[in-house]
Amino acid sequence: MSANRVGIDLDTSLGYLLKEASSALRASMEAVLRPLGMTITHYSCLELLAQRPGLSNSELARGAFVTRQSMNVLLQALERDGFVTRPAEAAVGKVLPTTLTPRGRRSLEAATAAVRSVEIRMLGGMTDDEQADALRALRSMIHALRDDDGAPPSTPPVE
Amino acid sequence: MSANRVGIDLDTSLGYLLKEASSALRASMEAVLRPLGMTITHYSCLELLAQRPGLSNSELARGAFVTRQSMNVLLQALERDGFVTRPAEAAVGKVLPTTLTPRGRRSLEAATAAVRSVEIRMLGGMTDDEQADALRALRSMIHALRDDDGAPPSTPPVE
DNA sequence: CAGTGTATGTCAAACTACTGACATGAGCGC
DNA sequence: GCGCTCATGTCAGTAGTTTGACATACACTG
Repeated sequence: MSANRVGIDLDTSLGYLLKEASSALRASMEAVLRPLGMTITHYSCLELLAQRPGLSNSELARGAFVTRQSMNVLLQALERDGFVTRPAEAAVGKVLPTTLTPRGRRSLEAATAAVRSVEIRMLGGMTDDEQADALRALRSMIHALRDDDGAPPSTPPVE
Repeated sequence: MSANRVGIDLDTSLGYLLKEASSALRASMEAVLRPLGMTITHYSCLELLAQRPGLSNSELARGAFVTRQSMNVLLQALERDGFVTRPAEAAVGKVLPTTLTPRGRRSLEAATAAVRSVEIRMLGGMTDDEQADALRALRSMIHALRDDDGAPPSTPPVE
């Protein structure tokens, strides 16, 4: 029950709790998305496209927190199955803006309902104020971790 | 900036923010752990063992939020490299209690310092009250998502 | 204009963690 | 005791993601 002298106290560590919450959310989302034949990244991609049509592969990757290579293979599958469309050639640069097809939109609708139910359950025991506090706290953590990577001396950017 | 009518508003979605924060934390931890030749699961396993010596493979897996299969291959590597020890045969059931070796403890020390620096930076702009609020909020979300996985018998995916 | 730096799309290989499956052992009710 | 259930450790196979590498295209600076 009580913490040791050494190490980080897991019961009061925001980092550990954050990982635990994220893991629980991930498991719940996978559970409701699986019957629909979707993964979380799959759903995230569609949701991103619904809100910001025309997003590029790299932008989608950043929004879904995966590498652009991962998003690329996903996009190819989604295009092959008719959920999204991309122009064969870039109009201006190399960027290929992606848009949802009607089929993609329909597919997203069911997924959104499922995901919303998870979020509802997650927010179940929290007041609006608590939710606002949590939002603020998460934004603060995200901002604090942005850039300035861990080791100033010799840590070239990943990749 | 403003959300559409359809879908989930990403800018105010606790789920999305949670994923973003978790992703940022993961990246920062990987960055500081990489020079030490450790992965996050690797470190988590050692930290768990330092606080609760004798944990079994399955218990470690739950604590590190991976499957027991994943933890098993990690433990085999850690044992091979002399960071942990497990009895060759179970004393009572099938459970093999794992303990840190002196080498494992030394290795953990450096990692803990690195991880602590990340957590410090993450908590940088937050007051103690805000941290307490965040802790409460995360615990609430975790509790709400526990068990009752996505689809109870009487809740087929909506539509 | 050439040169540099940054960002993109894409291919390929390597890896990580997962799902599926099996045998074993403990706990429980009958 | 016997059968049932659950948890554990472990062995595969598999899906998703990452790292590595390359060619291309824009923006900036000299």
